Formats: sequence, C-alpha cells, structure tokens
Amino acid sequence: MDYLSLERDPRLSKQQVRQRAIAEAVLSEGAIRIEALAEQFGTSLMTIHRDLDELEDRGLLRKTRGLATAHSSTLVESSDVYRIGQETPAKEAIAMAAMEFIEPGQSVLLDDSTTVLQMAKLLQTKSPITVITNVLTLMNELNGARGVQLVALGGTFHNWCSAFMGSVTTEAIQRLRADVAFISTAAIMDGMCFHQSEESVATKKAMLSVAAKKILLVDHTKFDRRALHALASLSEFDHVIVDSGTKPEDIEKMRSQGIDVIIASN
Amino acid sequence: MDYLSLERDPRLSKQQVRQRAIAEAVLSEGAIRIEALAEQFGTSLMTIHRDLDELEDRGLLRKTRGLATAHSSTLVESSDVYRIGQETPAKEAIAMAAMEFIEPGQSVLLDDSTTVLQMAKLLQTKSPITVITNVLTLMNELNGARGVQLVALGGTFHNWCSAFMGSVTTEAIQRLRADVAFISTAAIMDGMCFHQSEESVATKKAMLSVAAKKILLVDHTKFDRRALHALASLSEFDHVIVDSGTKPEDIEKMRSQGIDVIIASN
DNA sequence: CGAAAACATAACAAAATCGTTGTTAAGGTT
DNA sequence: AACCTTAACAACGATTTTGTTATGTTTTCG
Repeated sequence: MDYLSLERDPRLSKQQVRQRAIAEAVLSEGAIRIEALAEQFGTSLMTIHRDLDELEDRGLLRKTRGLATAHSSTLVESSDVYRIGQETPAKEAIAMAAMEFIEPGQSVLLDDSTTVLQMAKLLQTKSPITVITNVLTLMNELNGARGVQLVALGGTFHNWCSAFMGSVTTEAIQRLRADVAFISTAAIMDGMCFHQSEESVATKKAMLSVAAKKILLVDHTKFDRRALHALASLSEFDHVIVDSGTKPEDIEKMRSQGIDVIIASN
Repeated sequence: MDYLSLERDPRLSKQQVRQRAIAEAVLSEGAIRIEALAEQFGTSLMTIHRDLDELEDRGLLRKTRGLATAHSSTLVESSDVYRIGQETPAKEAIAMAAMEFIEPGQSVLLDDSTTVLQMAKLLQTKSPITVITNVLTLMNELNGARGVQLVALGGTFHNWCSAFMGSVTTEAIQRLRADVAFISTAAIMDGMCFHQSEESVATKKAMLSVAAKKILLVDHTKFDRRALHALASLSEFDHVIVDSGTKPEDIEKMRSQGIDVIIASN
C-alpha cells in the first residue's frame, strides 16, 4: 500500500515512476478502476490510459472496460518494469566492486540483471575488453563504446527480461570461452541460487560452464525471495558480491560454507 | 559536389543530415579543412569538431590537425552513415513489394541493409511472424512489436553495419531453418552479387543456405557499383526485386538469364 | 629553446528539438 | 444514452544540440 512513498531513483522519469507504481498497485489489488488511478496520481485519464497501454504491451496487466486487472502469471514479479530502479544504490555499489575482477584485455560474460546493467557504464574504463552478453539493453548500451568489443549471444527474444535465450543461446555460449562471468540470481535459499524461469537457468548454467572465473552478484533482497528452479550451489562460484545491506547472519552462513563473500560498500 | 541539395528524409535530424553531408564531402574530396566545413554548413567550429569526432569513432574518417581526411579503406562506402537515407522512396517501394512474399506464421530471415530496414515497420501486418536477424537496429525496431517473435543471431558486433557477424553468427544460422530470406547486395556485376566485406558474404551465404525461398532486394544504384567479394549468382535467388528506377537494359539482361525480376512501383 | 600561432578541448549558457501531458472532440461499446 | 476509448493538437517540460568563452595542447618559427 505504500506505492506513493517508495524511495525512487532520481534518474527515473516521472512516467517510469508512475508506471511502476500503477503496476504495483494493480498487481497487489488485483484490479483497479482507471478513474481511481487518475485521481490517485493526480493526472488526466488520458495519461493513465497511455500508461496502461504500455504496461499491457509488456504483458504485465490487462485493460478491460474502465478497469485495469492483474495478469495471474508467476513470471510477473520478475518483469523488468518491476526490477529496474529498485535498490539502485546497492546495485551500483555491487557493480563497482565487481569491476575489481576485470582486467583490460579480458573477455567478460554478462547475464540479464539490473545489477549487471549497472556495470555497463563502468566497463569502458577497463578497455580494451570483450563483452559477451544475451541482453539487448546491454548491447545498446555498449554499441559504439570505444575499446569495447561486443559479442552477442543470439536466441529467441523474451520481453520480460529484454534478453535472448533458448537453444541457440546455449549453443552459442558453448562455442566461446570467457575469463569472467558475472551472474545474478533471483533468490537464494539453503546455499543455492534459484530462478523463476527454466530458460534463465539453462542460459546461466551454460555461461558458468565456459567461464574461468565465476562471480555471483546478489543484493540483500534476494535472501528473502523464493523461486522455483535451482541454478547452482553458491560454492560453485569463485566469489559472491553482496551489498552492505545484507544481514550479517546471511553473510556468516555463506562464509561458514567456505564461500568467498565480498561486501560492497556504498 | 551536391551535398547541400540532396533529398533528405524529414525524419532525419539536422545533425544526422549534416554529419552525412560532412562524410560525403570529406570522402569525395579526400580532405577538407575544418574551418571550411564550418563555413559551408554555417555552424560553429565546435559543432564540426563534435561531428568529426563521432564520424571518426565510426571509423569513417580521420581528424588531423585542422583537417578532416578520408580513410583510404574500401569498406568506407558501405558504412551506414552513408547508406541510410539514400534512395529512401525506392527502398520503401522495394520493401512494400517484398511483403507480398510473407505469409502470417512464417519465419523470415533478414540481413543488414537499409532496404530491409524499411520492411521492419511493415512486418507487424503479417503477424504472427518469426523474424531472424543479425542486425541490432532491426532488433530494436522489432523489440516489443506485437505478434513478432524475434530471434537474434549472435556474433561479434561490427559498427559499420550495426550487425553481428562471424563464426558464431554463421553457426547459429546453420541451426535454424527459415521460410524466406530477404538478402541485399552491395553491387551487381555480370549476373553476380558482390560485397565489400568477406564477413558479409559468409553471413549472407549461410542465410541463403537455410532458407526455403531466397529473395534479393536491389535498388538501381547497385548496378553501377563495384565490390570485391562474390556472394552468389543472381540465378540462385527465387526472385529479384528492383525499384522502378532501374534501367530497362539491366532488367532485360537479368530476365534473359531466366531470373524472375519484380519491379516495385512507387 | 621559447614564444607565438594554430588548433583542440572543456565547461557553461542559449537555443532547438523531442517527449510527455492535458484538452477537446470524435468514435465505439454496453 | 451513458460510458469508455481513441485521435489530434496545443502547451508544457525535459533533453539534446549548439555556440561562446576560456583554458590546454601541439606546432611552427624566430
């Protein structure tokens, strides 16, 4: 019920903030009247209509006569409308810490996650560098960047994560070798990482199998999350980078299993 | 010498128009003084500096003290700064004609060319459809399009054509099968199509080998061009679509070889 | 070698462009 | 007929592009 008071990234446009708030509101209420939304956000009906049209295109909700209703899909939570802009400072800190593991000249494998996205701007500082990714957003970000050789992984496009996945992707990965892979996860339970989508798991597994060094990026919210499909045990990673908001008990649990945990300071 | 009077796409920004004109001017003159460019375009020196920096990044020209000089690379002509916006009406007509060969439900293979780019907007009308491409621009154009399943071909990124190419690309292509492939070419000589870059040829050849139907899109300017590497004989294509500006003799020559030539009317 | 000239870059302010929003009117549905 | 959606356009706001000035760098020539 707090969709009017969340901490927001100032770089996010008014529109994005509003759309995310609308999505949250609709998804938590199940259905809301369009009129009510307009009043709540102090905008015209037309603006809400336009927002809802976009959200509907992204598959987040439905627009029926006068009413915005939630899609009863489990994938919804992982949709990037939701994810982008949440916990940004933590993610920036993690991204910064991750840069320590990149040397100029190396090839790095990047998966789809907003944390990894934060690394994009920083990558140029390590040039020359080869970046391998299946994320469209990253490709656009790195397109034209000086000193960055961009290698794309093909595959079929998935709107909810703006990334390419599937057999084409995994097979492309297997023909490559990377120095470092930066992988994120949706949830951590019992020393394992989990994801909501099987295709994500397949892609990330392939990435892990071809990287000399494997680094997991996790913000503290992931320790409270649950997801369906297991990706890997934390012990398979060479390093795990968390933000400073992570609970000490979570960190201790990992360290007691012999995992190298790095705490990124803001 | 006519770089002040070309027909321009109104959707192109002033900046883009100017940068293209600068590129044309420099490339045809070999070298031009920066001062002279500023005067010619009626802008400040700073603006020309900024334009030249961008063009230099794209590998189109060099910036030496006070002088912008042409890169003596054969690849230059095919750079997309050059290509976009030239002969747009002809390309639109060709794109329109090409749509006739697409049925809803099919999978189409699209290569990198500005003609094919014109097809992007029209593709939605044939939905549901699967689009396979190695062009970043197309991916962005089709991203989020309703009824369009997007399959990307990975590979290493090439700035001059905004596309992915290389062994990753060709191997990805070989694992797929498409109903139709729309291929373009840089030059036509003696009933064969040619390209300036070997990697382009490899990619397009792979595309041709996995498509049930092969369609070549050519605007009339291609009959006057020359290029280095042979791609294929025109007779290997099921159809060749040209614009109405094509010289009758060129059309006759093709038809006498038993090629199905379609003339796109504006 | 050093100083002046010629050029390049950085930083900020002004201008132009583009995207967003609200209003109104017209078009569809229930 | 009431209600909702969409289209079109004008007003506003934000972002990008441009010009100016000041400062840094390289070349040239005394």
